[in-house]
Amino acid sequence: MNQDSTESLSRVRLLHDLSSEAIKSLEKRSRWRRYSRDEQILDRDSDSRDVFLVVRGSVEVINYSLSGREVAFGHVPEGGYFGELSAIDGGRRSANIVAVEDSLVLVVPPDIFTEILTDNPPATMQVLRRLAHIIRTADDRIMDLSTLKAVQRVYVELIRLSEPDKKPGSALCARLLTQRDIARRASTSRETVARVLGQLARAGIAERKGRTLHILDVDRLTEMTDTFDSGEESLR
Amino acid sequence: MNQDSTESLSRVRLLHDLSSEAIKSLEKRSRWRRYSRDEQILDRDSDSRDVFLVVRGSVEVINYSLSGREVAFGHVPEGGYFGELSAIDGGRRSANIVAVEDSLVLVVPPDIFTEILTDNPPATMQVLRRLAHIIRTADDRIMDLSTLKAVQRVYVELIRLSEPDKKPGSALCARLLTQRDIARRASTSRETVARVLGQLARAGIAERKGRTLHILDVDRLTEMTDTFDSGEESLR
DNA sequence: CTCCCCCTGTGATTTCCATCACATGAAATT
DNA sequence: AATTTCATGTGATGGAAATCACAGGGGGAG
Repeated sequence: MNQDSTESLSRVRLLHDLSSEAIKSLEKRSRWRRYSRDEQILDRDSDSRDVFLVVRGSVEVINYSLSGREVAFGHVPEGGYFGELSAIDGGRRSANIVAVEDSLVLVVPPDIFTEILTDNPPATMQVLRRLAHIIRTADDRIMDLSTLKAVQRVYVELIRLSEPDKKPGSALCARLLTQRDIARRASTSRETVARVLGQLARAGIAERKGRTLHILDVDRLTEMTDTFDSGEESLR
Repeated sequence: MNQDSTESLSRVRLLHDLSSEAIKSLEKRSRWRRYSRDEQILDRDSDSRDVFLVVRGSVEVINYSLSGREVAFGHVPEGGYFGELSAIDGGRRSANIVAVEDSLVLVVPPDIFTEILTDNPPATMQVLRRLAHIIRTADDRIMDLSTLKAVQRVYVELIRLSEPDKKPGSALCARLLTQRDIARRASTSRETVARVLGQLARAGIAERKGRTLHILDVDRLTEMTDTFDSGEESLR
C-alpha cells in the first residue's frame, strides 16, 4: 500500500506542497484508521489533540445541545482534514465528527502537525486560509440565525445545496439531503423544512422527484430570502 | 514620537516577537490613523486588504442586516488587531468596524502583513491561535442561537460580561453595557433584555445600581441557561 | 415477500418573543 | 435651567414556528 498511500496523501490539501519524503516520514509517525458509515470518529469530550486527514470518504461536523437538539457545523470532503483547532491552541475539542460514508483517515499526532507547519510555510498558509474560510462561513451563519426567519434559512440552505443548471435561472440538486439533515443545517425543525418544500412546489418555484430537487426560479427564491415577505401563499 | 511608537507597537500582540528594527521598518511602510468615538473605521463594502493594529483605544465588530438589524460580532481591545481575514485570503471584508473610544491605529498594507508572517514563525502561530479562538467563539454562538431561547442567551451574555467577585458564587460587572448593546450581542430585542434584567432583580438573582450589575447567584443563573426552565416567575 | 424502520406530509395547539406604544428618567447640550 | 436626546420599564398583541400527533409510503434486511 505504501506507494499508493503516499499518492493519496499528497492529494490531501494540507500536504499538497510536501515532498514525498516528508509525506512518508509523516505517515510512519501517524496511524491509519477506518470508519464505517455513521460511525463516530471523534467525540467532543475526548481530549486528544490529533489532526485527522480524510484520505477516503467524508465526514460531518455536528454538535448536540443539552436538550438533544442537533446542529450541523459543516462537512469535510475527501482530501480535507479536521481537528486542527485543538492541535493549534491545545484547547478542548469543539465538535463531534461522524463518518458520512465508509472512510479512511490518517491520524496525525499534534506535534507532527505543528512540525509540518513550521517546516512548510505553504502548508501554514493553507491552514490560515482554511481557518479564514471557516470564520467567514460561521459569521454568515450567525448573521442568518440573527436576522432571518426559519423559513428563509431553509431557502438559503436549498440554494446552497444546489448547483446552477443548464437552463439559466434554474438550479439542480441531485441527491437532496433528508429533511432532517436540512433542518440540522438551517437550525430549524424537520416539519418546517417539509412545509417549505411543499410551499415551493405549489408556488412552482421548485419541484421534487425522489431525491432530486429542481429549483425552477433561483432568482425568485433568492429574493424571498430578503425578509420582505412578498408572501403569495403564506406558509401554513 | 518614534521611540514611543515603537514601544507601543511592540505591545500589539501580533508584533510581540518582532525585533525593534523590524517594527521600525514596518511602521515606516504603514500609516497612522486616528479615529474618534463612534467613528466608522472600516466598511464592510470597502475593498481594501489592510490589517489594522489597535495601538490605543478599542473597537467593535458589527454587522447590519438588510432589514437594519444590528449584530455584534466582537470587540478588539487595545493591543489587538483586525482585518487579517482579507489580508490572508484576499476576500471581501466580513464586517464593519466602529471605534468604541478615541483610537489610534496603524494601518498595515496586506503585503507587509504577509511578509511579517513569512519572516516570523512565532507571529504566524499567534495568528493561527487567534483565528482558532475566533472560530471557537463563533461556534459557541451558533450553538447558542440554535438551541437557546432569547431569554437564556441574555443570561449567558450577562455571565460573560461579569467577573468573579470576592464573595464566591457572586459576580460583578462594573460599567454594564446598555440594553441595546447587550441585545446586539445576544441577538434579541432591547425590550427582552430589559425584562430579563427586571425578572432577575425581582428573583433576587441579580441587582443593578446605575451602571453596575451584581450577580448574586451565578450558579443559579448558569443553571437557568440549561433550557429546563425551572421557571419560578415565568417571564411574562 | 413482508416487516419494520425511517422518511415524509399536514393539521392543531401552544410557546415565545418581536414589535408597537407609551411613560419616565437620566444625561448631555445650549 | 431648559430642552432635547437617549436609556429604561412595562403592557398589549400578532405572528412565527416549535411541538405534538398521526397517517401514509418506500426501501432494506431478514
